Amino acid sequence: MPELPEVETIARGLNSRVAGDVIESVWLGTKPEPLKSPAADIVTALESKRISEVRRVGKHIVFDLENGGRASSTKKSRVEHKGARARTPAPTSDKAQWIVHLGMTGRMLVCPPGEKIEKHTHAVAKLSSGRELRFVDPRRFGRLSVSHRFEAPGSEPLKVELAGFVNLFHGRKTPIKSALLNQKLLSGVGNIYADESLFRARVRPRRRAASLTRDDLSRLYRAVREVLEEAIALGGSSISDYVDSDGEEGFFQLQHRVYGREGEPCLVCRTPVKRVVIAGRSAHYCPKCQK
DNA sequence: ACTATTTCCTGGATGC
DNA sequence: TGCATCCAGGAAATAG
Repeated sequence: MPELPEVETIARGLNSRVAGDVIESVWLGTKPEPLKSPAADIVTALESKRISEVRRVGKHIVFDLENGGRASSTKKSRVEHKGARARTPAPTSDKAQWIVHLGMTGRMLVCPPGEKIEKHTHAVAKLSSGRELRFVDPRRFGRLSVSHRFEAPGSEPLKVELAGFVNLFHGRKTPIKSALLNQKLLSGVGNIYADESLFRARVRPRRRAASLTRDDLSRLYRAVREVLEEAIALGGSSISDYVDSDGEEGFFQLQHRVYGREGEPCLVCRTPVKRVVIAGRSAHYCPKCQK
């Protein structure tokens, strides 16, 4: 359920709280681990690393790491001075990154020393400030991994230009709703924001992506950006107990026009909002406003 | 190369 | 109150 606006909010919160802190040690839960990288790789990539920045990429939280926790700093500065313009890509590209996907129910908590360990805690990173970063995820759809140059699988909805956006759907027979959810096309849009965007663009979710006119697509492009930007400004949507890294709720759920409003009157024309299932996902729309 | 369907997982809601 | 059943859904795996 955390989608782009929620992950953006969480990443910003984490960045303001733990950037500059150093990961001293890492504990990973056993049993079925929610890991995409081998546990040993994660531990070595994180331990003794300084968190330089926390940011969002698609629906992923990226912790950019750098050496600097221990005695490795002298070696690092030498490399940077000498090899900087030699022809190696860029010093940033080979720095480790900790990639966190929250799935449906994942949370990344910053805990003060001594806080009791919550049920479903799958990873704990002890920081030199004494605090702990904890990954808690009851439903286990979240994933942890390490990378060096992580990229979103598709386009960033807030960065892609109209022409690129239009191109994504060219020739696609899948319903536009499914296409919006496909992370390889657009990275970051999930069920709530897909439905809200389609409503604002007045496009039915079941329409084949390829059938959308230039005009449909340009309204959809604007709608996606508008919805995501408004949601970020309101701290995301708090449904089923979502809170950000500071425990604050978002308020975009109050702006939902169709999502979760099955049977309630459309805010534009009073026609009851319909809910259908498309590719196994619920889709909410106004049968009168959306064509 | 695509598209559609199934699977994973648990808490909360629903029904008897 | 208890117990079974269903549902939510992101993304990977599987099937067509």
